[in-house]
Amino acid sequence: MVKKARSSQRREDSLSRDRIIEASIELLDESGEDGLTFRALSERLATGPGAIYWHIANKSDLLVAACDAIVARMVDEHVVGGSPKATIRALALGMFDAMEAHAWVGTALIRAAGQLPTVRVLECIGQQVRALGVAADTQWTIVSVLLNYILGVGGQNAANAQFARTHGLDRSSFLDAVATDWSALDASDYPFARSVAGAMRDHDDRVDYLAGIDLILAGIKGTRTGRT
Amino acid sequence: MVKKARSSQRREDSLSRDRIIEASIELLDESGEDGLTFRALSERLATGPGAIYWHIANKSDLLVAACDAIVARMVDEHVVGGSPKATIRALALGMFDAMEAHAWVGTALIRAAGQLPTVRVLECIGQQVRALGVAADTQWTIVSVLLNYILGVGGQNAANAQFARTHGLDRSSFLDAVATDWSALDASDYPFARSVAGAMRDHDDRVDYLAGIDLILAGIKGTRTGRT
DNA sequence: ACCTGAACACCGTTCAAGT
DNA sequence: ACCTGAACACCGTTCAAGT
Repeated sequence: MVKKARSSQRREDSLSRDRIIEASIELLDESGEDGLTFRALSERLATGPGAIYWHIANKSDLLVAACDAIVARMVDEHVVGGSPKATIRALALGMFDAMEAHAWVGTALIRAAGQLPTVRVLECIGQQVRALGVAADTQWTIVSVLLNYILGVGGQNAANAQFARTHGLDRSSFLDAVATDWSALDASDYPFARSVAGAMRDHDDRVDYLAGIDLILAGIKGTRTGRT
Repeated sequence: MVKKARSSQRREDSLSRDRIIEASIELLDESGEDGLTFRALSERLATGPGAIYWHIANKSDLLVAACDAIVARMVDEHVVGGSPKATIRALALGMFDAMEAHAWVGTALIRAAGQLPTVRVLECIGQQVRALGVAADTQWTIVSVLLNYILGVGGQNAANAQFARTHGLDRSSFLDAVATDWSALDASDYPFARSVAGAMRDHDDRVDYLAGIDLILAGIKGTRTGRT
């Protein structure tokens, strides 16, 4: 039996929580959530699986931390001032794009409910809703609708990306498969799903998503004017 | 070494897809998503792990099927006629309660994006939105906002339940822990999260959720009147 | 046609032992 | 203080063999 050569060179700098998170993000981007294993990770970091546990509590902790790194970066980039509604739109789009670039973030965020990554988004939305002059007792409802809508879309997109990856489909053939599925549903039980199936094939997720955000924003009755 | 006695009695009826799904739901309800393993399942069904694969493709298929059974039951019970808006509210509440009774459904539903269980909900909402006389080009947006909000809340609740289970917390001590976490955030960076932390302790999830549904419904401008 | 259960190729996590 | 890597207790899935 041939001993497999240890190809990876020794790491130069010492291990750190940040380096582990960075490597995790790379791994997740390249091969999805299943691709993140302590063995693959430790190989990439040229160390043993046990070493990682010195810096990180467990896999769930690692995923939340990776998720948080993405969200923190995104919030920094997209929240730069501007009207409250414009900021909310920018944040929502930033989330969408971040979740598209890192398909695993959608589901990871939902699993991290109430933890730092979701609180960052909640806080940002909350501050803008306040700035709109929304009555105190409805602030929470609006923030919650926005946040849950964003997370719902993100989670579903992530699931779709995961499905496409597993079945080796690109984006357009995936949408095609869904459209075909929906068209094959029983005509009298699923009239609505069948009627939207065709549009599925060449619709723009991002445009639809933004329309949803705008619909919610349009319902806000603030004391100050929220100009876009 | 003592050979462990095979305590479970032989099954009386033969295996079937339905019986497997029923047993899976029991297992999931009792011990969460981690509790569903092919070994635990086959033991409960008094058979071998391999037998299950005759009826079910894989674990992901099994989870979607279990999820679908819950959703299908719920839709049957809650969609009984009434005004479109009342029906949407009833469906939304039905989903909430189903996801509370079966905490694993929230995340499973999101992972099943575009598949039968989510299409059932989509279809139901879609038919009601149509009945409200909403313009054709905004139907999809409204349906999408409602569906994604429902799934977002469900997914987060499921994650919270999972977290509470893992850490051995009951509901009130879990909320307490979240409130404490949020209160400990930096005062200048997280004013909004801190301001809502206190209310966290004794708020009613279900009431907040319904307020969100009503907020979205209130924004609908149909040609026909949607009375509640 | 349907079921059995050993075997395969993995996992996350721990921990004695090293530096 | 930080790292090593073998070992433990699991997984999902397959498949020859049985009925």
